[in-house]
Amino acid sequence: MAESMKGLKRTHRCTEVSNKLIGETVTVMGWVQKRRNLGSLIFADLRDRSGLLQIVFDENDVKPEGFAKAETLRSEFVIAVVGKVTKREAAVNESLATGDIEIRATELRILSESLTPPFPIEEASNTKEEIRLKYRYLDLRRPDLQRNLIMRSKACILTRAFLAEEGFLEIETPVLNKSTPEGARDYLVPSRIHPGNFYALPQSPQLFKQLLMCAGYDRYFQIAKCFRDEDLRADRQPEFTQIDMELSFVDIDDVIDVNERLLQKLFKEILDVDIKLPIQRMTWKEAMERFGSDKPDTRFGMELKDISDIVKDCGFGVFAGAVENGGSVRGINAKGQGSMPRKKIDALVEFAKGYGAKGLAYLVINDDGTYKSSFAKFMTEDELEKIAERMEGKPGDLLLFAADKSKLVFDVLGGLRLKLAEDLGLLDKNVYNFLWITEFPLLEYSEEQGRYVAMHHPFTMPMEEDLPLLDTNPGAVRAKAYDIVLNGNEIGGGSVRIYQSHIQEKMFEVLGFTKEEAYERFGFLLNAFKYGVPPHAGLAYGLDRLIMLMAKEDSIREVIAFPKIKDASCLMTEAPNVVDKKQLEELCIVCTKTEDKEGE
RNA sequence: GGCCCGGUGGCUCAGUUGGUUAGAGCGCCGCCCUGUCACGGCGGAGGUCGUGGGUUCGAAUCCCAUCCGGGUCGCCA
Repeated sequence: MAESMKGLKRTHRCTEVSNKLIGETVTVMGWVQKRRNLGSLIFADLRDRSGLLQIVFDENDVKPEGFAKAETLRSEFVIAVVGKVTKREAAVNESLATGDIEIRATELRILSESLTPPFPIEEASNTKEEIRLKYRYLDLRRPDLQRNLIMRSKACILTRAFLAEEGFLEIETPVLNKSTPEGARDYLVPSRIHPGNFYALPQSPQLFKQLLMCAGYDRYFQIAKCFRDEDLRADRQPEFTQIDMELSFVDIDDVIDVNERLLQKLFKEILDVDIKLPIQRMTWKEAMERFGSDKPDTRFGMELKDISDIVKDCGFGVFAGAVENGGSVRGINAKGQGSMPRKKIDALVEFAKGYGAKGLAYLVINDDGTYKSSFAKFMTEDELEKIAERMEGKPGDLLLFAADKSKLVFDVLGGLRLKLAEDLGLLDKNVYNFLWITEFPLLEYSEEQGRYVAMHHPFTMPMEEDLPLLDTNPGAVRAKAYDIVLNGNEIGGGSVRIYQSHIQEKMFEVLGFTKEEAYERFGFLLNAFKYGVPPHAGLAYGLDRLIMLMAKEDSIREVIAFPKIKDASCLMTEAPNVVDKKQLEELCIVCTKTEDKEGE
C-alpha cells in the first residue's frame, strides 16, 4: 500500500549526502535500485537522478514494523527514508560516489510500489531499443539517458546565457505556418475554421527570423522545434530542435566569430574540452575533392586523389570512358590493408554499388612491390607506377578507385572512406574535430524537376564576385553559405541572406519562379524587404546532433526524451493514430486510404 | 520504394548435417542467512521459438509470404 509522505521533506538528493554529513539525520527519497536481504539486516541501494546511496535497515534502528516493510521492498519501489548518515563499518565501495557512507534508516515509508520492470534499469543497457522505447519512462530512469538529458539541459542553459550576454534576444516564432513546398516535405495541420486549408509546421524559423531582422531586433535566437516529414535516420528525427540565430549588419566572419566562441564555451563548460580558435575553414570544393563529402571527418586521412589525368588514355575502358564522359577517376589508399581477403574487398564493391557505382576497382601493392589488381592487365607498367605514386602507395597498401560522374565518385569514395575508418576503428569519439565548410554552390541542378534548385534556400546570398555568373553559368555560382561540421557530422549551417530586391528577383528567375509565384509563396517577406531591410546573416545548429556527439552516442534518439522510431511513429504512445470520424467531419477531411494497424 | 542485419521464457543469449522432453546466465517467486554492494545457500515457476503457409515420418533449424525493430541508399531547400 502506498503511504503518504506527509510530514516528511526531502533534505538531499542521494549523492548530495556526503561524508561531511556523518552523524546528521537526513531524509532521502527515490527508487529502490537493488535490495540485498541478509536475514536480519537489509541493504537497499536508493537511486535518484543524482546517483546511488546505500540504506541499511537494522531492526534496532528502524523498529520491527519498519523492518517488516523493508523486507517487502523490490526494485523500483519509491520510498522515503529518514536516517542517520554513518561511515560504513565494512569495506568502502569505490565505484560509488557515496561509497564510504550509508544511511541507517530510522523510518521507512513505501510511497509507491512497482511491478517488476520488463528490463533492468541499469547503465549500458543491452536491452533491445524496441522494448526500451515502448517503456521509455523506465528507460529514461537509466543513468545514461539521465546524463544525456542533463547535458542537453545544461547546453541549452549555457547557450541562452552566452547569447544573451552577446546581445541576442530570445523570440518565439509561430508553429502554425503557411506551407511553402520548397525543400523538405511539410507536416500539415488542417484548419477547422478554413475548410480545405492547412497550416504547415515549420521546417525552420527561417523566414520569421529574417522578418525579425527587418523589424530591427538586431540579434535574435531561439531554441526551436522544427519538423520535416522525411524518412528517418540515426541522426534524423521528424521533429528536432535547432539553436537558431540571426544577426543584422554582419557578414560571414561576424557570424563565425560569435559561433566559434559559443562552441568553445559549450565544450569547455560541459566536457572540459578546449577548442582552439579559429576553427579551420575549408571550401566546399576542397572538401569534396579531398574527402568526397561536404561534411568531412578529419579525424583520419585516407584522402581522395584524382588520377583522371593518368588514366584518361589508358587501356581500361571503365577509367578512360569515365574521363571522356566528363567524369573522373579517383581513389583512396587504405594504408596497410593490402592483405584484405578477397571476400572483404568484394563486400566493399557491394557497398560502393549501394551508392549507384557500377563497380570499384582495386590495386594491391604486394610486399615485393608487384601488383595485384582488377585492372592491371589493361594498363602499362608506367601507368601503374604513376597511379601508385599519386596515391602515395607503399607495399602492403590497398588502393580503391571509382570512375564515374564526379558527384558519384565523391559519394562512393566519401562513403567508403568512412566505412573503412569505422571498420578499422579509426574514429575516436574523444577527439573533436571542428571544421567550417564555406563557398557552397548556390544552386544544384535537379534532374527530377528539370531546373536549378537552391542548395541552401532561395534567400542565400551569392558571392559578389560570382554574381555575373547567374546569367551565364548558374551552376558555378558560389554562395555565402557555411556549415559547421564536427567529426563528419553537419551540426549547423547558415548563410548571409539576400537583402537587395534585384538580386532576390534574379534568384527567383534562375530558380524558374515567375514574379507572381514568388509573391504567392514569399510575398510577405519580399514586401517586408521593401521597407528597409538591414544586411543580415544567421546560422542554426541541430541541437540533437550536437548533444549526440558531446554525449558520444551513435543516435540522436539517445539524447531526445521521447523519440520516434524509423517509421516516424512512437512505440510508447502509438502516435500517429486514426482519429474519430467526428473530428474528421469537423475538418471536412475524407481519408481515401487508412492503414490497418494491429489492435484497431 | 531498394538493399543489408536481427526477432528463441521478463531481459540477454546458445541451440550441431532437420531427430528424444528447446537449454544457460540474469531476473522473478518461496524458505534460510547480521556487513552486503555481481551478497550467499536450497528449492520452484516460467517458452504460441514474431506470425501464416509449405516441404518432410519429423522444423527453432529448410522454402515462401508477412509483421515487428535497427542500419543504409533514395529522400532530407
